[in-house]
Amino acid sequence: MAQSAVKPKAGWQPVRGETLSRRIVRQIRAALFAGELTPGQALGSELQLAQEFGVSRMAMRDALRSLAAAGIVNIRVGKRGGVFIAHGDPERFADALAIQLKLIGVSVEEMFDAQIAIEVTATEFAARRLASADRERLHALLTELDAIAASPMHAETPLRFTELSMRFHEALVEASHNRALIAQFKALRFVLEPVYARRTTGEVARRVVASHRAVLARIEAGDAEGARQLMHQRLQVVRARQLTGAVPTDERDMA
Amino acid sequence: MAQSAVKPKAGWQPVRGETLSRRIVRQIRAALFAGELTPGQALGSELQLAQEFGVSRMAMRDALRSLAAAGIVNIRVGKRGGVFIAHGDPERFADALAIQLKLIGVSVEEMFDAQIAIEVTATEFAARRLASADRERLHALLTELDAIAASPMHAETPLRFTELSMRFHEALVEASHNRALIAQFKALRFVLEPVYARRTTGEVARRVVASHRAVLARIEAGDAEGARQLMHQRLQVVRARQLTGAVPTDERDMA
DNA sequence: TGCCCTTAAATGTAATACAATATTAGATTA
DNA sequence: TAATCTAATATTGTATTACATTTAAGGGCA
Repeated sequence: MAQSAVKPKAGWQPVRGETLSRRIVRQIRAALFAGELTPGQALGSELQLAQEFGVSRMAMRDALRSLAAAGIVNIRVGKRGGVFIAHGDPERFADALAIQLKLIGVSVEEMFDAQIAIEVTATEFAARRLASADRERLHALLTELDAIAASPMHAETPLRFTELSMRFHEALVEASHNRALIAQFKALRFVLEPVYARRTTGEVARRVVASHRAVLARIEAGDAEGARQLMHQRLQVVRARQLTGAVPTDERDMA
Repeated sequence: MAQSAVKPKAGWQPVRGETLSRRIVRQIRAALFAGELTPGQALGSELQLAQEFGVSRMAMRDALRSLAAAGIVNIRVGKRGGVFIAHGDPERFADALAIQLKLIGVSVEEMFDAQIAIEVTATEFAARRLASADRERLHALLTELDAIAASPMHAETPLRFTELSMRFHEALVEASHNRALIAQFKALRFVLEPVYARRTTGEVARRVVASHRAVLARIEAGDAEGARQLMHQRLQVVRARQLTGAVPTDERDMA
C-alpha cells in the first residue's frame, strides 16, 4: 500500500474503525474548534492529506466533500490549488437553516415569531450603537422605498418593493453590529422574503415606509426602549396581516 | 462507457459542465425546495442514481457526500441500504451555526446579546402557550438545580450545575413551541455553555435558581410582558457579570 | 513592457476490484 | 414449533490506476 510507506507529517492521528472519512472529519472539526486552524490557512493537497492521515485519496475525498459542504474548507482546483480553511459566510449558514426548516416543516407563523425575536432586539441595539454609515445607508434605502411607494404600480413593483424593504430590515439588523444576530436574520430572510412578496399593494407600501421612518426616527434619537417597542408593535401588525389578512383593531395604524 | 447505455429512469437531467457533483447537488436541492421530495423517501442506490444522472459512481458519491453533510440525505449501508431524504434535525443546524460563528470569529459579547434576543422572546411566548408537560419539566429541573445549589460544592459541581441550568433555559425556549427559536437557541447553546461553565460558585448558583424560579412564576401566571421584562433584566445582569466580573449597581439583585 | 504559449500541479472524473456491513431467508437445533 | 445460527446477497466503504480538466507560474518573443 502506498500510504503505509509515508510517515504522518502533521499531528493527525491515523484512523481506523467507524468510517475513515467520518473520523477524518471529526479530527479536522475538533482542530477547528480547538483554535488550531484559522480561516485561509492551507492544509495541503488531497494527496498530501491522504498520506498524512494514512488513507487512500478516495477516503480523503469523501471527508473533504463533507467538510466543504459544511463550509469548513474551500477546495481550489489547478496549480496552487488544494484545501483551505474557509472564511465565515452567513449565506451558507442561511442555507443550512433553510434546509432544516424545509425538512422539519416549520410553519410560516413560527418564522414570523422568530423574525420578531431577532429584529426587535437588533433594533434596540441599533439605537444604542448607530454609526453614521448605518444612518446614511438606512436613509438611502428609505428614499428609494419612498420613490417606489409614491410612483404608480407596475407588475414587478411588489417584488421590487419587498426586496428593498427586506434590505432595509437587514440594514437595520446590521446596524446592531452583532454578527450573530446578522447571521440569524439572513437565515430567516432567505425563507421569509418569498412569503412577504405576495401581499404588497400601494397602500401597504406607503404604510410600510411610514413605519420604517418612524422606527428609524426613534433609533436616531437614541431611544432604545421606544424603538424596540415600536418595532415590536409594527412586526406584530405585519404578522397578523400576513397570517390572517386581518389586523387587530387595537393595534391598527399605530405607526 | 457503462452509463451511456442506461436511460434516465426518473426526471433527473443528465449533467454536463461546471462540476458534475455540484450540478447534481443543485438538482436535488431544487427538487427538495419544490416539494418533490419528502423526508424518508428512498432515492435508490449510488449506482442507480449514477446511472440515472449519467455519471460515474465517483461523481455521484461526491454529490451524495455533499448532500449528506448538508443534512439533506441519509446514506445507509448494507442490503436495503442506499440514499434516503433525511428528516429535519435541529442539532445539525446548530452545528452549522457553531461552525460559522467560529469561522467568523464572533465575540462572546455578541453571543450573549443573541441569546438575549432569542430567549427573551421565547419567554414571552412560553407565558402565552405553556403546556402542562412544559410546566412539569421546568419544575423538575428547578428541583434538581435547587438540590445542587443547596449541597456542598464538589470539584465537578460547577460543570454539572451549568449543564443543568442550560437545560432549564432550553426547556424554557422549548415551551415557546416555536421550532425556529428552538433551533436557533440550540445553536447558541452549543457555543455558550463552555463560557458559562467557568464562573459558577455556590452563591451564584443560589442566585440563578432564585432567578429561574421568579421567571417561571410569571410564566405560570400567564404574565407574558412581566416574564419578558424579568428575563431581559436577568440576562443582562448575567451578561455583565460574565463579561466584566462586575455588576451594574442599579441592576444588582433584581431577582 | 505586455502578450502568448508551454509547463506543471492540483482537482475532477472514470473504471475496476475487493472489503465491510447489514438484511433476508433458509437451515439447523432445542 | 420456535429460536438461533448461518449463508447468500445487496449496498456502501476503500483502494488503485489512469486520464481529463482547470489554474497559476514562468519563459520566450514581439
